[in-house]
Amino acid sequence: MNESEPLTPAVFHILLALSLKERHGYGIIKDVLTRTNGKFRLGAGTLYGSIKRMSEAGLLEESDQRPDAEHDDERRRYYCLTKRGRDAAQLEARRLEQLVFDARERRVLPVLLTSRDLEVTR
Amino acid sequence: MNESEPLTPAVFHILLALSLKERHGYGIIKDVLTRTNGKFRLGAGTLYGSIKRMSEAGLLEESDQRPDAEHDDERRRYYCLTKRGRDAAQLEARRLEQLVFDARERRVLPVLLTSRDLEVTR
DNA sequence: AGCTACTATATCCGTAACGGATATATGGAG
DNA sequence: CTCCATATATCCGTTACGGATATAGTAGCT
Repeated sequence: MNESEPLTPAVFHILLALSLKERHGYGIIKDVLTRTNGKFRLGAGTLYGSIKRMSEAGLLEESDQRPDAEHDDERRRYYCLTKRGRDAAQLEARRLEQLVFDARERRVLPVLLTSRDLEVTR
Repeated sequence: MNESEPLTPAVFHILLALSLKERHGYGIIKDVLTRTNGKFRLGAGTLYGSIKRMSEAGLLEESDQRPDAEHDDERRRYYCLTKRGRDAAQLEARRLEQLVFDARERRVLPVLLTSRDLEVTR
């Protein structure tokens, strides 16, 4: 988990899940599942293994903040992003963005229409 | 290498390398290296292993087309994308695009300005 | 009471992918 | 002559993945 190295899809999904608010492990799995419309299923083994590695790499840390007792579940362990984790997510997102740009340039994806192009057809 | 499953970064890079024209193995490594400004180094073990798997999955095939004898090197083995390979690349590119969209939505990347937003500031 | 399903964390372990090292060989630069 | 680049290919140690399993509490159904 060297910094500046590309992240694995699992790790990036976890970072995305924690980007809005802190979540517990099972909550991360559910968030990824709903955000991807059930397409990306984060396995339990992958999740807890990744959390451990990401924690060691300083991408996330356990949070002591807990929801009010009524909505809480004492079994839960909450995690939140560190500055480092947020930076890693941003860097990875830019990498992916560049990859999509390259795909477009090579006609793997259709080219984007710009407002100037639209002007012509009007 | 199930279809509809996400592709590994290495496989997607290889598909991108072959999207414009057929290339030989070493040429793929060089193309990925130059396109990513030296950031993504495709190892030889990864390349030839991936080519084998991708060939079995029908994503690419060996090409019998060779450049004119003067620019050729008899050791080379050229590969080109199949329809299946092109489709897989497009599908993966859309997946990555969605991921970047999600990252923007979660403020991991700054939001994009639209032409309407620009109109206001003018 | 018994069963199933969901929530929740955690580990185990087989499989797949990765990637540096190595082997082999040719050609050009210093 | 040595080093580096080109070119393919395999070997093999390390890592990541992910389904299975264990444990355990809660909720709903019959």
